Amino acid sequence: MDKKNKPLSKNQKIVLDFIQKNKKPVKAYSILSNVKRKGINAPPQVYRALDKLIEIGKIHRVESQNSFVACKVSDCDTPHKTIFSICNSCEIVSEIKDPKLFKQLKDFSDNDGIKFDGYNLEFFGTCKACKNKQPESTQH
Amino acid sequence: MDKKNKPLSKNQKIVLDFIQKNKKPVKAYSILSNVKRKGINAPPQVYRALDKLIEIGKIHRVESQNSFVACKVSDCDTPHKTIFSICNSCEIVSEIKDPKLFKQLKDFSDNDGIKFDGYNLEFFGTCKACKNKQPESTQH
DNA sequence: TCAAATTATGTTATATTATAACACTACACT
DNA sequence: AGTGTAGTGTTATAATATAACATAATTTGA
Repeated sequence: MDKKNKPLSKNQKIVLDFIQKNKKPVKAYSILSNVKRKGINAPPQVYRALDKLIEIGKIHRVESQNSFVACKVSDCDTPHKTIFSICNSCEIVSEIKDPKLFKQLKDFSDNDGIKFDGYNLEFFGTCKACKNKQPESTQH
Repeated sequence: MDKKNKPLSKNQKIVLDFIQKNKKPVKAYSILSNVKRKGINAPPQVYRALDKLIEIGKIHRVESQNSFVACKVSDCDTPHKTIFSICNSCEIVSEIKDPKLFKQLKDFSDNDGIKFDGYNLEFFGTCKACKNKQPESTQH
């Protein structure tokens, strides 16, 4: 797949840069307002860049948040094969790299024997940092 | 958990009925337009019912589609523990019941030893029916 | 049993997320 | 040089979701 090695366009670079700078996933309109001074003026410009960056696997969409996060997995050569953990409290998202789980999802087939092209798995819980912050009695 | 046995309210019933009648997941505004004649007039009424139905596990949200589907798994007593397969072509969604995968996801913990409260897994592919319809050369 | 708390309803307005449509530009390729 | 593909810029609008407020129904427990 050599789409990955194609140089990014101007807008794609701007959007990717901004996403990579952020620890947490970012929203499309937050990207927009933050890159306005770089000459990106309107939603379609952002969404086009996002679509392409997702396609080439540089970023992922966090479905449950409508947000976007840079890919942290170096050999993640395909989009749509993603495993995230999401903290309900601080909303930090981490990409999980677990070879065993990865393999299992890749090889999974349903009752009809159908194998799948991709998957998205999102785990929800409370991250370590947030667990330490709040004594268990305070959890809502 | 006895929330499940609580009788549903009027609007909750109307919304659940409509979702259960549909084989495919339905969108919030499609629900709205279809239940207007039953006295539901505005989006908040639909979204409130949806929220509650999700909370008690009667329906699930299909994150990648912004759509809602009735729960098909009888012992699915908790929300947010869902596995779906989604056909890229016809968009039919099936809830997957695979005890092995289920257990694995339930027991999964990350590098920090954190266990999760819930998860959502969506597989993407082409369902059997759609595979039969289109000879492989025609696939886009 | 009745007052308080909780849950649900109805409504208007608005916020948030995403795409359609059209005109134009940059670049790759043979 | 001409044609195709990808990218850009712009306006408008579609689609999804929630805020905020007023009121009614229901549970519940002192």
